[in-house]
Amino acid sequence: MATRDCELTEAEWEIIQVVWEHEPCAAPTVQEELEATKKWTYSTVKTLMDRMATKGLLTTERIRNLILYRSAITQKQARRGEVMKTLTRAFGGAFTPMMQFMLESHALSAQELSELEGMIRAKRRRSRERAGK
Amino acid sequence: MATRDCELTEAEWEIIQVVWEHEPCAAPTVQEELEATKKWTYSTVKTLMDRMATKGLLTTERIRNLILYRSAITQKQARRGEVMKTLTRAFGGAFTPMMQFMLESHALSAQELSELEGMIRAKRRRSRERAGK
DNA sequence: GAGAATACTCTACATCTGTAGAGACAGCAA
DNA sequence: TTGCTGTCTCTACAGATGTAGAGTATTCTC
Repeated sequence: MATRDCELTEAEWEIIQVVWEHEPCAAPTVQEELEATKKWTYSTVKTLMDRMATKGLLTTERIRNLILYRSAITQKQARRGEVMKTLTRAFGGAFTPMMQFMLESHALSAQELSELEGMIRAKRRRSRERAGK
Repeated sequence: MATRDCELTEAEWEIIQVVWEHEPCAAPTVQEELEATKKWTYSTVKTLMDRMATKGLLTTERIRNLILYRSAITQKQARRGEVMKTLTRAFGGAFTPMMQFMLESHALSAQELSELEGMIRAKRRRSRERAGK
């Protein structure tokens, strides 16, 4: 998969989040959904969504007078883009230092720590399997 | 410490990186330092730095015809801001899921995995000490 | 079929970001 | 003192981003 490195702006994140959840959906739906948090008018939401479509972040399908939007990138891709950006900018691309920084700068419960250890063990197991089969 | 949540743009990261390394330093120094990677003219660098000073990211001290810049935020603060942004935007603020995502989406050597485990153990030890003394 | 409601299109505008030229000022060498 | 050289100041501009009003087209309802 050609993990096209996508960068979303703040507003775009808000919107695509809703789209992922309601896909396929129309602009008014998204606007209503966001009304509580952001105070965006219909116009604002629509403009943002159309720009996102132009950028290839959303796809559109017109049905009579209604335009249905779908996400053109997965949550995984978007998250990856975001993480990569931080990794690159703030840690010069060094993965372990970033992990370390995160561990050090967050208070974690004993349970969370165990969870993390579990993940690492799982990861190790998986890569052993892959290598040694 | 009032960890003011700072957000740097791409260009600002480039610049502050150099400032951290050469602090205190003048704009021409920064420009020369970046010449190889970015092809920015003196004007560009100076403008960026002055904007950063206005925003409170850098401080300035004038000595005759020379202006010395210093960082007004630490690398730690900047990194924290960056990580927080990703955490908030892309993971709704959920720490463990972000860690998990990072672990899963990166190939790590056995050694790196061990390092991570080491960090977690250290972290646990530290929090136990703090709690149980 | 006319009015109300819904959804869309077009245009606009302020601010931020990246980028830089032109000209002014200061300090040193000849 | 006259330039050269280094540094600064001021101004500008295009594109991205956030925000939205005004007007138009479509559809529903009576």
